[in-house]
Amino acid sequence: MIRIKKEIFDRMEELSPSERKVARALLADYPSSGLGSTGQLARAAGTSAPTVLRLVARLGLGSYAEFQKHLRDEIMHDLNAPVRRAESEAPREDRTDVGRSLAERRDLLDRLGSTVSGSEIERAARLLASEPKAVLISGGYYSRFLAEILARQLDQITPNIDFLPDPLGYNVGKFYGAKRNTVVVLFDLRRYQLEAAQVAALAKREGASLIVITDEEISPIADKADVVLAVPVGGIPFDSFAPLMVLVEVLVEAVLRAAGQKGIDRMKLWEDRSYLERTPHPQPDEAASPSQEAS
Amino acid sequence: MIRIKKEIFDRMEELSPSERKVARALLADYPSSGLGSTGQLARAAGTSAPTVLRLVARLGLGSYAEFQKHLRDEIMHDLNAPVRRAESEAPREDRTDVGRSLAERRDLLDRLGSTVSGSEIERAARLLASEPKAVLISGGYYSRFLAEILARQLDQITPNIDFLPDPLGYNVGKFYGAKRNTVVVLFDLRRYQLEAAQVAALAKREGASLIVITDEEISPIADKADVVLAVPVGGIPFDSFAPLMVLVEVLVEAVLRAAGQKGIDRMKLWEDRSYLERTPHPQPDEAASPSQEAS
DNA sequence: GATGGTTCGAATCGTTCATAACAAAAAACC
DNA sequence: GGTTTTTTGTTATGAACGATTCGAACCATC
Repeated sequence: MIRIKKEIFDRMEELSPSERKVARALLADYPSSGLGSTGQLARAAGTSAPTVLRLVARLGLGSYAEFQKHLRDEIMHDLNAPVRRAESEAPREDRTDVGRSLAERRDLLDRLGSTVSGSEIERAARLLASEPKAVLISGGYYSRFLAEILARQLDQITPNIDFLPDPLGYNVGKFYGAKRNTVVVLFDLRRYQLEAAQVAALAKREGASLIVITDEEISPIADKADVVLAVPVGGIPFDSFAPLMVLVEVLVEAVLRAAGQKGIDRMKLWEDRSYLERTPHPQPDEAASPSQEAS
Repeated sequence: MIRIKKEIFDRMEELSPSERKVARALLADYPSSGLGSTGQLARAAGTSAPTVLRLVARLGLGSYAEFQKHLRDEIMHDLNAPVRRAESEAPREDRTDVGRSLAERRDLLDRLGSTVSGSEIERAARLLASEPKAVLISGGYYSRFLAEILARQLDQITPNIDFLPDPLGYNVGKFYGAKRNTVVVLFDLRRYQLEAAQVAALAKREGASLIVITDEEISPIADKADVVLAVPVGGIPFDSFAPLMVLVEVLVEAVLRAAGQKGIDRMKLWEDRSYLERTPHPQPDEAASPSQEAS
């Protein structure tokens, strides 16, 4: 039995950019978005119907009808899985409030595995580990914290990392400095900020590569992005940052792998320095750019 | 949410003979047979397309498209049900590097449920929701970010929240200000900083309640704490903040519940203000203390 | 065996569909 | 820098679609 989802995951690499957009749209609302017409899926992905068909063809399916047939088989199979039967018909064990909050976030994390494909993370990691002239990282009101954590951790692996607290304000010069060979990482979550769109436009205009980290219903700026990493955020009653946090960490580890020995060397350097600096007076606070120790 | 399957079961009686044939065909190969065209379903049922449409109309749906929409919602709901653990869905065994990083964090989260008890979180939440004169929140080099996220979110629920970037420096006055009825939240993770011990000692000397958030092998300052929330951090090859992030979110939700209507009112106030402030100029950046919108 | 009320499918209409062919645009290559 | 190759949206077309209409078939009751 062909598993469409797995197939898409595995072959994400060999897809063309527009085909990837379709793949992302499909995974973001899987499998529902694949059950409509080619036009609907194309619209959701921001491309055209023929592109959808080209994706289908690349998966080895001869027609859209065949694609949908496989999809439906997959649904039938998953829905009738014996495990599911037992659990879905038995009433969910009632839990405490805390237990429920916790379980909900664990579920989000499970879903993270299927909304963002490993190869996309790898692609982002390769971009970041290629020692670009500059890596600019920025985020929104809350996501800026995640952005900053990413910046600090990346800084330990590879040079030229910059966290921009105010990308359109006093930080704007960074974009004009290094033209090519710049990578911009942008966090843009629900309640998408117009600012993010401006930053994205600016980045692309200057020829930078753009990595966008967004939630499932995918930020409007995702079109412009070279890599889109979509995470589930839940939203009942609040959005959760847990999957985002995990994505950041997974990405960092992937970058470390991609950077190889260079990254390890830099990290060691880091540790030495940190010990030297820590003993005198513990942590005199610091500005935007990352510096010393851990915890 | 309308459950097509249940609806059909319940109303089987009031259907006409041909409609019943359609219903049977649908249930026999559910939900797959409903995802095709009216003609296909009609053929499977041995009737005609109009009969299918009449059945749909009798279920109270205005069109076949609407019928399929409900079907797909149902599929989405069932497929994303929080059961999907032991099941085939995701690339389980393919053990890529990314997959492994991810799985490891999910395991950490599973462990979180057993390292920190719900009642401890509730106790911390009650403390924080009791409207103390001051709530002082601080953290280490990395954990400060989590501390700040906690501060911002708590600030939306209950007043008098303060994030202290430098608790022993220029922020130290906060500890001397309000004597009793102060709650101090301290993040202290592996490579425990001596600073944290000093802050803890100071806090207790001034009679404040102390909540310590630490990792499993428990910070030396935990002795002094009124509530200790211990999270697993993993540490292979790096510590993960994901469980910490989750703990923060779960704690915030618990505080919201404990604060009751007051908390909700304050949150609403917040939203209103945020909309007022957001429209003029989008986020001119800000200092440490929490202010307006989201994302 | 006529009557009124359902039930049902053939025929039909306008729309949307999947798909192939094509051309513009972008990327990659030498 | 120019040329191939790839990518991608537009257009065209015939088939299939959902939905409606309408008359035939059926069933009960008198």
